[in-house]
This record gives sequence, structure tokens and C-alpha cells, in this order.
Amino acid sequence: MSDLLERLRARGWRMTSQRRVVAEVLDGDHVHLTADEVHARAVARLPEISRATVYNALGELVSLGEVIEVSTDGRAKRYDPNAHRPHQHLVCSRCGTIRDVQPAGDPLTDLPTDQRFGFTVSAVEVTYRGVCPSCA
Amino acid sequence: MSDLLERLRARGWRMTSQRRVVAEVLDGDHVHLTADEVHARAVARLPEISRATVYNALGELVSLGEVIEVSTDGRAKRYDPNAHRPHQHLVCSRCGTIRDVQPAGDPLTDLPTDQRFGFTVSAVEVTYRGVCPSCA
DNA sequence: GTGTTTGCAAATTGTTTGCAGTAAC
DNA sequence: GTTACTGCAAACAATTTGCAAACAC
Repeated sequence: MSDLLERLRARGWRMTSQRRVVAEVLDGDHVHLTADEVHARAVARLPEISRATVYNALGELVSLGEVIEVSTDGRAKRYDPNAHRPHQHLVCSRCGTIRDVQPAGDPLTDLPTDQRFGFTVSAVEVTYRGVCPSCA
Repeated sequence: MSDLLERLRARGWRMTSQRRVVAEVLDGDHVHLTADEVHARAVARLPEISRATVYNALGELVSLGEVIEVSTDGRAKRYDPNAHRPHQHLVCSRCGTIRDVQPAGDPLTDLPTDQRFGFTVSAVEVTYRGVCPSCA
């Protein structure tokens, strides 16, 4: 746990109390919070932190590649700190719960060359949809 | 082409000039328009059509299963009328171009049972990301 | 000290809603 | 004739932006 902060520090990310709190809130496994949820949890530790600051920090974490932006559904984007290990998402259509799951093989190689139309394919995003046990 | 309208009529979808125009605009291959783009093209044929009506029609087409909602990126959702044939998307990270591509196998079966955590998995959404030939 | 980050509040964007009028079946 | 659809304008939700004050390095 908490390698996120260490990694960020190692990469020379300018550290402020706000940014630290955002990184702390976001760290862990199976974490998929919306910007607003991150803000709510950050406020619990640092009452004066603003939404804009949370958005700033999240945006930077995403462009640093330390956090992945997941557009699971209609509404708000979710932020997934598990960027270092390739994984996919299993989403419950009823309650919205998200689980990280491991690929069977490498989904990137599943796209045949003749289906790449000259694109240089560098990433793949896979979302399984279904109904979770507690909603069934 | 234009099976969409026929299918809708066959299914007893109440037809109005507005709905017809939306369906016509949306029909075709490799079509991935935002609600706003649909509205713009609809206005060209039917100047007084409102955004709300376009949203209504799109929402119904989605729940009828005739059109798929694609959250390709940050901004607006895109609507894909190619719902009758299973396919995946190849998105250019630079210009945003989307191509429909065909699965190598059935991506649904790629998720091992021990990775389903009791979920009943019914659909999978795959998005390949890369750079298209003209942007490279 | 210098330059980046923060907080605030207002602006933008995308989408939904309430309701009276209108049109499809 | 009923019932569902439309347009309008206003409400809403998520996110971004501009700028002066505050802080990390």
C-alpha cells in the first residue's frame, strides 16, 4: 500500500498538503472514486480543500500515468490508482459496483493486424457488464 | 442501408417527423455522432427540431437496443447505430477518429470463471487506443 | 525569491425536466 | 379521442477557468 505517494515523491511531484491528501485518499486496491468522492474524503482530513484543487491533482496524476480515468457509465468519471498492473473492469449494471479483474491473455494481441487499419495500437480498455451476486 | 427505420417501424415505434430524421441521420456504418452532432444534422433537414427531442429519441433508441451509447472519452457520449453486429472500437488518441473493428473471438469468453466473482456477465465493451495513420 | 499551486466564484458543457401545445394512431 | 411526443426555457451535474493570495522549493 501507499506506494503511490512514494512514487510521486520519487518523480519530483511538487508536494502540498492538498496533493498529499488526494494521493492518500486515492491509494489502495479496488478503488474507483469519482472526483466528488475524492473531494468528500479529502475534506474529512483537510476541510478547506476545494473541488478545483482536487480536479487539478487528479488531472496531473492521470497525465503522469499514475492514475487511470475510467468512464464507467453515464455520469461522473472514476479514478483508478491501479495503473501499474494491467487489469480490466467488471461493472454491475444495477448497483454500479466495480471489480478489478485480470485478463486471461493480453487483450492487445486480440486485435488482428488486418483489423488495425494502420493504427499503432498501444492500449486497450475492457469493461465487462453484468449483474453482481447481491443484486441477482 | 436504412434498415434502422424499417426495424423501428416494424417494432411499432411511434413515428414522427423528428424521430424519423434522427433515425435517418444516425443510420449507416462507422457512424459515431454525439447528441449535438445528431442535432446539428437534424436541424439541417428540420430546422425547428429541439435538442430535448433529439435526446429523447436517442434515449429510446438506446433502450430499444437499436443504438449503443459509447463513452469514448472525456466529453460527450457518442451514439453508434451498429448495434446488430457485435464489434469493438479503435480510437485515435490524437484526433478522436473511431473505427469499428471485428473481434478475433468472443471477448465475453475471455473472462475466466474464477474472475467473475459470481457476476452474471452479459456484455463486454472493448476499446483499443492508438494513433491513426494520418496522425502518425 | 520565484514560480507553482490554491481557493473562490463564475463560466462552460452536456444532459434532464416540467409543462402547455400538437400530432400520431 | 387518447395518449404520447414536441419545443421551450429553466434546472442540473460535472468539470474548467481566471485571478489574487499563499506556499514549496
